[in-house]
Amino acid sequence: MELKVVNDSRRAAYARGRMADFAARCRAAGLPVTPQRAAIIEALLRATDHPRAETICAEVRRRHPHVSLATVHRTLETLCRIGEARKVTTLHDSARYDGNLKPHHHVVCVRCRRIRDVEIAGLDTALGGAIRAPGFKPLGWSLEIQAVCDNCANSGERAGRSSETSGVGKTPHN
Amino acid sequence: MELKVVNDSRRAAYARGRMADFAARCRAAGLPVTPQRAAIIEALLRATDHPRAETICAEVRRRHPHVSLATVHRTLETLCRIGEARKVTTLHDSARYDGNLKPHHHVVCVRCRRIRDVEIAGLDTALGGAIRAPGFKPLGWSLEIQAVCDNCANSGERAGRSSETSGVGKTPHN
DNA sequence: TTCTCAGATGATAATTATTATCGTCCGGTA
DNA sequence: TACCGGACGATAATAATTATCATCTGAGAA
Repeated sequence: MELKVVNDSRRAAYARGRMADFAARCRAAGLPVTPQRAAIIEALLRATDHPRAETICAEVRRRHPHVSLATVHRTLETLCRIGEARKVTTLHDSARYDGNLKPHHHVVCVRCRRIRDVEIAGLDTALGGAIRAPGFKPLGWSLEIQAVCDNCANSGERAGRSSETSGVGKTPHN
Repeated sequence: MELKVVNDSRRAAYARGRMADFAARCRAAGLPVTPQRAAIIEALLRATDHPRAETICAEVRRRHPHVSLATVHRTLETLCRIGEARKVTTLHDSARYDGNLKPHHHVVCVRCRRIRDVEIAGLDTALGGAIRAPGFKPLGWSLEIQAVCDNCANSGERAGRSSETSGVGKTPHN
């Protein structure tokens, strides 16, 4: 297993490609293409540091000074919903605590947010040998598995939270 | 690689063991043992679902109705600081967004919170084959590597945020 | 091009989680 | 038993996010 920090020049080419058909992908999702949306995805694609809503808002305001922070929050969620962006971390809206000190990982139900501990034999050993990130001194890691629990799968009801789909894709990701 | 959901009976035994020397571990850390602290760690160890501060507070209040929610927050952070508990997720206090849709993972600096994308060749393939959590239908996963970036390592200054140590251990964890 | 309307936006209020403040209380040692 | 530093409870303050609502606009239809 080999770890590689993603480099910036390839990112820029990727960003150009994404911008090229952003409007088409918006319309395909049934959403009007507004200048705000274009500016926000552009700022997000230009950034290399996984910015917060407020950072993006500041960036966008350099060209569109009237844009509201609420719009940036809304738009970022929208972009996540249609698969144009991802939210890093936080399926949870509040901190969760764990008394289990043994090395383990977590399965989180994306609907009810229930969390269960899991042990994955071999993973920590494999990662421990593999993780040497240039520019970083690794301290530890955590794997979160996003899933739907049987309870939620059976009761066909959907969660009220919009973030069910916003942090998670159908394919392994993040 | 084999995934195993941690079972409850073993957890109960583990919890009893932890409670047995909690007072000693507190004093070893230089902290007085208060009834609140004991009640809070007990509630945390009894819970199987990685509760939030408010949930623990409600549980604790069944026996100690006077306990303040602020105390629960403070105490949970304290427990994390001395290594008696862990915070699940959230090295971040606000949502971070990512425009990169290609499968990848993240390295996060525990001091400055900077995030970089990393690709770990082989990991997703290995996990994709391994993850079959009973009771859950997996959708995806995310690996977060906690680290100190070179910038922060050089400038010896410590982060103001208390959570540098609260979510991360010296050994691979979570 | 103009009309029309669902949905987007901006301004602002409200909500939620968490942390800070401060006066009082108490665990643990002398 | 007295003392002291830290912990506690009550409450205010802060920070991030979401809701509300009146207005505006993108984009398809006429």
